[in-house]
Amino acid sequence: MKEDTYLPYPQTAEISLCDVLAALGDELRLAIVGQLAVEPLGLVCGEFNCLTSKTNLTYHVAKLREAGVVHVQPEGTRRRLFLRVDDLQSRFPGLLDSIVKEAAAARQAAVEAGG
Amino acid sequence: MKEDTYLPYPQTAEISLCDVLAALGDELRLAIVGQLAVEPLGLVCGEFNCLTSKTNLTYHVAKLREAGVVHVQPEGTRRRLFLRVDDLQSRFPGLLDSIVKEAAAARQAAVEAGG
DNA sequence: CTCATTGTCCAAAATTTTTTGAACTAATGA
DNA sequence: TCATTAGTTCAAAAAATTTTGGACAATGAG
Repeated sequence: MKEDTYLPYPQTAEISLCDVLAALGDELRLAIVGQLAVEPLGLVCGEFNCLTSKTNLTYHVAKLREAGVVHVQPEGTRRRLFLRVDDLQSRFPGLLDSIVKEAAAARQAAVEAGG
Repeated sequence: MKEDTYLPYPQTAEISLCDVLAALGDELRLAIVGQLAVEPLGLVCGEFNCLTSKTNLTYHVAKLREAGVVHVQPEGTRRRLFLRVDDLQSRFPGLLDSIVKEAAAARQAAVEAGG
């Protein structure tokens, strides 16, 4: 596992709205973003509550990273993900907020329904 | 062409964030929404500046309608589309605003670049 | 060093989405 | 009535996305 010169992600100005929307238009990835939003210290791949294989998670994380939604920081053998909150807010003001708010509401509703 | 009992679309409360994001995560559909946003009287399919076949447009319009992004009103042999601005604003406050703002900025930039 | 843990990479398989074309319906206008 | 316009439907083809599995690399613990 190389420690750098990889995990490319777009600079703030290059983030494409369409790519971001496409990246978030998937249940698994939207759930990841929902979890990340309440974790200012980021999360490591293994910490996501998602029922999928490591291989597949790698794939979805790459989608989020390539779209500019998350930043991935190698940490030993792990990968810590951070939501690019400030970058997204400056690029598309209000967008992430509204999405995260709804994601939180949805999770709350799920808990109340006894999930 | 039947005049009613078709063109089903989700009620406001049923609109899924993920479906909306997936619907907008496509260049053609995002462009349609961008155009609709500045047309309070809606637009008829033929009025979109999109280089695609009628058949394909039917397909993409259905995606937007099924996701709850647009309302489609039969008007004789035409179909007039309206952005569901209020429904989306009440369901996901701020979301559409931020998207439309960016879509407008992108079109402006395209014009200035001499498109 | 050796093992277990984390996650990557690659290629194939499975699935979904998008595009196409031909045939068709409904409304409109001459 | 007949032709034109606007859009739909269906099925097939094409393309893109997602999922899987096997082999692998790097780190950290013992």
